[in-house]
Amino acid sequence: MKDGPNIALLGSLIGDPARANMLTALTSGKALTASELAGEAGITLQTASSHLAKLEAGALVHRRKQGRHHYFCLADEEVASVIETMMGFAAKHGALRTRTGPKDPALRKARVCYNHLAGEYGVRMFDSLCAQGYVKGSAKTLGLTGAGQEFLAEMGIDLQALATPRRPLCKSCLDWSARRSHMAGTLGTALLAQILTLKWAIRQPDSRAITFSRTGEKRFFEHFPV
Amino acid sequence: MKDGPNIALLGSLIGDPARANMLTALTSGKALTASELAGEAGITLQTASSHLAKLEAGALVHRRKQGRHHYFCLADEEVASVIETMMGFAAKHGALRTRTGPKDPALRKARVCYNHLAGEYGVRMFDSLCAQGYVKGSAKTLGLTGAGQEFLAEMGIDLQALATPRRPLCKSCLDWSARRSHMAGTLGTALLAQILTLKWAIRQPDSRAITFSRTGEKRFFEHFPV
DNA sequence: TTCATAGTTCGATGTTAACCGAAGCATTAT
DNA sequence: ATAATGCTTCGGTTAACATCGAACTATGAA
Repeated sequence: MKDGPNIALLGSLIGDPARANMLTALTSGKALTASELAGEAGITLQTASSHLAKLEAGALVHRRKQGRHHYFCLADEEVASVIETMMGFAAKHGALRTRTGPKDPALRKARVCYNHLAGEYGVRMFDSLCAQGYVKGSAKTLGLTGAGQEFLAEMGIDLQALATPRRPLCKSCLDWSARRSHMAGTLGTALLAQILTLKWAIRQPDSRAITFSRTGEKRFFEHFPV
Repeated sequence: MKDGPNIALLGSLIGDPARANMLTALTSGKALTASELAGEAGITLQTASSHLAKLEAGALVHRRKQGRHHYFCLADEEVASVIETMMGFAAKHGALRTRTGPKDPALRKARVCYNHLAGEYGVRMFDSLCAQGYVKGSAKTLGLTGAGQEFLAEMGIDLQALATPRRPLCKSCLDWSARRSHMAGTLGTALLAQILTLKWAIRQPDSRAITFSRTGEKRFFEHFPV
């Protein structure tokens, strides 16, 4: 018989400050080396190695060896979803202890969540896609409509290339700042990529923040009205 | 160090097996007393009190005093959402991990939960009652069928005596082993009492463990096939 | 009042796990 | 080859915390 819910195990993995810092650093979607993650968490390399082994065993992160470097990233979007959901709760209740640096407003506005767009803009995009009838269905059964396919093609997104059997095309992800859903899945990834390709916005280095240009913001609002 | 977002704190709260068991028990939505939660987690009341104080301080549960009872429930929907998300992930990556402290294997097998049978045997009994069509309905509307009444009478349980207006006759109780229910309510109480009366099993003194005799186990399996 | 039940608090104990120094691999550079 | 870098593993120490017994508070019942 199974023991208590493995949710305890998952919780304890996230429950360590060092590991939590690593995981939040990885929500940027970038692959980071063990040394970089050790720096993020403020611990030595040996300790980080131990933590990363545990995170890997717990299927929270994925390791990719390249030469003498070990690159880590979040295992999948579900992990990102768990982290985001927890950050949502933590941000709401721990308002006292959350350091509100200058970065925060920008992050709330638009940021990378794993590999798709989150924040106010992410929520707006998701809502707009729903309101215009481009995507339909509930959280579980989210699908693209005919009009949606047309819309995306017009935006320059190649839907054929997105047809992976493994990852779902459409998926919603709960946002921590807005407590609303935003678009994840391969479509979410493709949309963010296209936004960056079209130079509507650029990604800030060393941050999860996404900053829109004047004209880029205008285009974005045109494409995704509320 | 920058103590990261309180996601670590949240994780560590959920990360303890006892607390995780309590939280999953509360996902049923029902308000449970400290004693009931202690029984579910397989710990003493003192320990449970300590855990519940921490969960309350962390805004994960809400306490409502009523007379000499303290009723606990999840603080809000967001907490339930966090738990659900984590359970979703944990379920997918099944039992691939070493979990901490089985505490007492005997407790896992069969134990008293408040006043009814829990553990493997409790789950089996509940499943069997459902499979044989003796009880029907969902978690909210759980009722005894005609065949069920007959079955219980044959076991020597006096249904008339159980007709209390105060407590529900049938009630399911979420087990440690997340997601599986066992029989609670007055019927659950009566069933355990009868098992002890028939000497199928005895209750260990100073413990919540229930130990079945060889023949008692046989009878139990006959009455409650899977 | 006296007793019983439900829960909290305190103190002591035992287990766990995070942490880092040092040594051991593995890969790349010189 | 030899050195240097990136990471892992081993060992021992330290700090945190889950656990339970015992004592205490509070509400309800006899």
